Amino acid sequence: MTNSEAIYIEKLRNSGLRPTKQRIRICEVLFNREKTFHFSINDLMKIIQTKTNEKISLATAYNTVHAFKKKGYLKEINIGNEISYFDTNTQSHHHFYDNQTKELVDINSGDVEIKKIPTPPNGKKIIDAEITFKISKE
Amino acid sequence: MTNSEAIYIEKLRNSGLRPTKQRIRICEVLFNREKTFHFSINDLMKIIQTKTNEKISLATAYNTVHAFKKKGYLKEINIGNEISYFDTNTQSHHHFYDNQTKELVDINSGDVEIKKIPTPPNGKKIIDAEITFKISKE
DNA sequence: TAACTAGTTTATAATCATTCTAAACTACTT
DNA sequence: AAGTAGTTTAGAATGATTATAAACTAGTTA
Ligand SMILES: [Mn+2]
Ligand SMILES: [Mn+2]
Ligand SMILES: [Zn+2]
Ligand SMILES: [Zn+2]
Repeated sequence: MTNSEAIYIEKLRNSGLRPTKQRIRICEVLFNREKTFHFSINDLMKIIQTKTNEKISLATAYNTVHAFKKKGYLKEINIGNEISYFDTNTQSHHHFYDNQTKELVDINSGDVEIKKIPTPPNGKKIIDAEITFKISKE
Repeated sequence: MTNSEAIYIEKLRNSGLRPTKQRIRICEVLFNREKTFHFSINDLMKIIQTKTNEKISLATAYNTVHAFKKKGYLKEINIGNEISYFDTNTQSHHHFYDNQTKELVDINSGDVEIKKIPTPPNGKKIIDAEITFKISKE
């Protein structure tokens, strides 16, 4: 067992899931990366089918990803169109979003600062603030 | 013909649509307001069925709203879930979003300021920046 | 080992928002 | 009146997501 496989197994157990080969394959795609990974369920399915020759079912992909989201290992992002993206960067952070390519890119927290913060409606409090910078070809 | 009806007709004509009674009914719901209106297509359908007793077809609602969006009389907003919202405030602006009630509230431009703006990826330029402040019950 | 149990995978069906289609309808022009 | 272009509508199609239920797997107990 590789070192990272042990980490995957821990993530799965923490998420209330048994470490099966399908789920570990999903972990390999999602978490064996240096940089933030933004993906749709469809992206995930295609990568798995390309890398390994086996297929996993759509239901397993959805269930596993949602379990990770619930546990906080993934974040769901809804921007600019009708499908959900998931994000391996689970901290509150800002994005560049290219409407043409539908690509999301993380922005380093230090690179942005919100100066004035508005007063929320009565009886409400602000729990998060995220900026989307729409970008396009120069 | 009322004064605002003349404005609706102009908006429709500008959007390349003939002013029919169904479309004018849609305009009455959308544009006869002081404050910004955020709505889903389903909201629009329900309001029309409640106010007038007649029904208009889903297709007409979608088509008309999309024509207004294309012309710039409405803005489409995708936040936090699987359905589209439309916004009668077509300027670039920030929102409060209550995840429990699914409600959007506009933020006055003067109440927010972004201090540091990040450098976009190579060959790309920033065309818009919008902040979503997630809020919840205090 | 055999039986038992809880959890898992999968194909497929169901759901729901959105878009498409084609037929009936309307308004405007000749 | 006939012709035409545009419109409305019900219902079908699409596509992402969720639910279902039967077959499969792994871990536990006898
Ligand atoms: Mn989801
Ligand atoms: Mn749309
Ligand atoms: Zn991100
Ligand atoms: Zn708004």
